[in-house]
Amino acid sequence: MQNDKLSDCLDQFIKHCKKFDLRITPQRCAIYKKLIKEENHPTAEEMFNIVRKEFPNISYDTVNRTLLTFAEIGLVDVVSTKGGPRRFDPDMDKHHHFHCIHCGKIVDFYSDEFDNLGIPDYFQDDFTVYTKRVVLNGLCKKCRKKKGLKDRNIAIQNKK
Amino acid sequence: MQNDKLSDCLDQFIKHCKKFDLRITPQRCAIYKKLIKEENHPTAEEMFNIVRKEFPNISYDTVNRTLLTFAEIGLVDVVSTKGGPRRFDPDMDKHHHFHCIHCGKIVDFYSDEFDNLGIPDYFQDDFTVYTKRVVLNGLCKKCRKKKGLKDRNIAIQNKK
DNA sequence: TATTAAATAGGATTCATTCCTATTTGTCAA
DNA sequence: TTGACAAATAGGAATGAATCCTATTTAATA
Repeated sequence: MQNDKLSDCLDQFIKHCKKFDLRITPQRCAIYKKLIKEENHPTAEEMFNIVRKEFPNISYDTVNRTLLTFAEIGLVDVVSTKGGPRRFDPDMDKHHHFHCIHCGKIVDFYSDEFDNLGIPDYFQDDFTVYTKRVVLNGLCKKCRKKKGLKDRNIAIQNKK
Repeated sequence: MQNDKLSDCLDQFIKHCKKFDLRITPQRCAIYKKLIKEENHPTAEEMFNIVRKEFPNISYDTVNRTLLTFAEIGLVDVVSTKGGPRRFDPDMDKHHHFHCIHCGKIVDFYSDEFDNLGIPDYFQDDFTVYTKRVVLNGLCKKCRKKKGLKDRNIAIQNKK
């Protein structure tokens, strides 16, 4: 990201915070700046380790709480996962997710067809739909190559 | 479920276990029988409380481990969620999910249009896709009605 | 610059999940 | 049908993630 693009982004961030009466603290700015550089849906702990490099005194709780606050005001998304720690997605544009069931990696992808899906009519009566996302599960290139994947390792992502 | 349907289901269950060299234990049978009656994507703990009524000595670990094993061999699904305890879905037919962002409820729904979505071509090269699911997020009827949604729904109330 | 409520640090607590190990049990072959 | 053996279990311990608690600090406002 270029410098002017980044400062645009930060201006937007500050506006967004003010709109929701959130104070502009150095911690929040640091977390946000680092987050938008991340491509891999980081966890709170990953963000903690990134941010503490420049902010040695920051606490894990602050990072986690701040990320949840960002999610509340619509600055980031919480990724849907099948267990494991919560992951945050700074990309708020329309996109969809592929989950590798072997290594747990989550890959973003874009599709006009998926974006344009209609919500079934009968749904509108009982539910108000804010977001819509297609989630694919399968194997990524790397994991597909691996030999000796037995069927039962399908759920390996749950193991340590 | 009728009795013959249930015993069909159990026959299938036993076959499925044998196919994966899993022993047919009373615990596994009890857990499976209860699980397929559940409509609400139960957690391991919920299943533990259901099963222990007829099986007072069963341990939480056995229930949890068994549910994960079922997921590994494709007898059940692990539901994708944005945090909270892991939830299991005994419905292996094609279906899609609505998540209420206020109360956390997950509602199944069916849609031919969603089932028939194609996977983008460029995807086939790099990924092997096993399952595809559309996930909607929003408010259920009950939550939509509620006044005074608290702080964490700030983002929802302010959306255009 | 003084006031005040919001936000933070850091430790404690809670909750969910996984691990450990002695014991039990399903399966299979004799 | 029985004996051997690996798989599975119970129950408690340990780990991991998220949240809570409280004294202290600080951003925003007048």
